[in-house]
Amino acid sequence: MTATGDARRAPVPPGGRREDRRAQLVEAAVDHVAAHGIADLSLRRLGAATGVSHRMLIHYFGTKEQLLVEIVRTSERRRRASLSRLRAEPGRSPADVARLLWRQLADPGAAGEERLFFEICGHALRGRPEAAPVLEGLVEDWLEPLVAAEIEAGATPAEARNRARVGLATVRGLLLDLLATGDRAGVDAAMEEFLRLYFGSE
Amino acid sequence: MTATGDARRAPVPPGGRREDRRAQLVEAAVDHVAAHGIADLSLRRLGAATGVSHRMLIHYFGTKEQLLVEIVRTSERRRRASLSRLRAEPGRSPADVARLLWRQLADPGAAGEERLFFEICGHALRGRPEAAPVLEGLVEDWLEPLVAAEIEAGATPAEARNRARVGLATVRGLLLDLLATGDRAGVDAAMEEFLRLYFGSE
DNA sequence: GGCTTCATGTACCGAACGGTACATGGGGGT
DNA sequence: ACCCCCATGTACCGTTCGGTACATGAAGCC
Repeated sequence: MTATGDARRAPVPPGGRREDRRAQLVEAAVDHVAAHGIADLSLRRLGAATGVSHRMLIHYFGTKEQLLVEIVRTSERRRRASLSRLRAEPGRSPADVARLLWRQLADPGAAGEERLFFEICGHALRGRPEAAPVLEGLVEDWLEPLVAAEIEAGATPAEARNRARVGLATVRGLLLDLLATGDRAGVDAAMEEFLRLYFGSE
Repeated sequence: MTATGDARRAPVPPGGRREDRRAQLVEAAVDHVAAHGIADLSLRRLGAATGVSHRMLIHYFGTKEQLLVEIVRTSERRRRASLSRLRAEPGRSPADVARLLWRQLADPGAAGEERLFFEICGHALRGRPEAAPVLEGLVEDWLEPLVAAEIEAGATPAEARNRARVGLATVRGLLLDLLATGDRAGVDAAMEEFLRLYFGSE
């Protein structure tokens, strides 16, 4: 049976094309926003860029605000997916986890999404409700794999939490440095210096 | 002689009230933006908040874009002023400089300006020209006092630069953590942990 | 005292926006 | 074959925006 076979009485085919189309539109919207920013997004421009009329965006998302919610949520989901790559193998040393974290955040191909992350942070810090979910998991969610690696390496829970928080903060600060200056070599050198400080392997 | 006595032929009294009024308006604008954000600033709302008509903002700044330039510049100038407090005394240890840097950035009274900083960063990373000046000095300017303290403490120039870059990044990352979570105690603990790592005073 | 200059306000303009009303056309169910 | 549902488009509405035209009144200069 096809996915469209059993939709009859519900105004919205439950597992049908509508949700697919919605998901497809929001994916396109996240791409567009990662490339062009979220600050001055307009339904008309987004529609023109993705090949639909702005009317359809209203049709699928009800309101611009709800579309923004979906965009932020989807962008977050993408980040979670890359986060899950960090916590996969439990045998990793903290240094490995930190290097992995850095490598994936500093990847030039992800620069658009990282810029979007900082941009959404800026909006969230202003209390914009659609961006608020980013603040929730901003620290806790990313702390988890780092804390796990620290504890596995022998740290006490309190130590592990503080060390993980420092590591996350440093990686984020260096990421901002990288995005602002573009000085990949300089920032990489600083990251190596941090790893020496952090793990003591002089 | 008063400041208004000698303005005759120039369309703008050179040292006269016009520049004073301009400066006064831009200061009020920065305050307003630090409190309410820069993303959806409108001349009308800003005018209403500062007691002038939006017409006057155009009169003094020509265009909204130029007003934004002035706002960013003035906000930067305020940050420079607080930066200069860091590099005043040359006898400071790197730990002292780092603690001072942290204390002044994490001060709750400065939260509005710090939020504005991240917000402007987000715009600057998108290439908005009025925010671009922030990116210029984002790293270099703040590195200087840290590097100086490191060299004074005996580091080689290369070491000093890397260590300073790490310190600045960590402070910024923890600041974002603090603004997002509001967990002052937790972030302070992480900062102390970082200072232990950084300066080795176990 | 008359003239100019300038700060300031009111009223307006065109553009872009988010959102709505309505038309239309195609695909699936009976 | 008919019908209905729904995706999609076009045209429009009211609002807000940045920016402009013009009026007005006060202050300084001859």
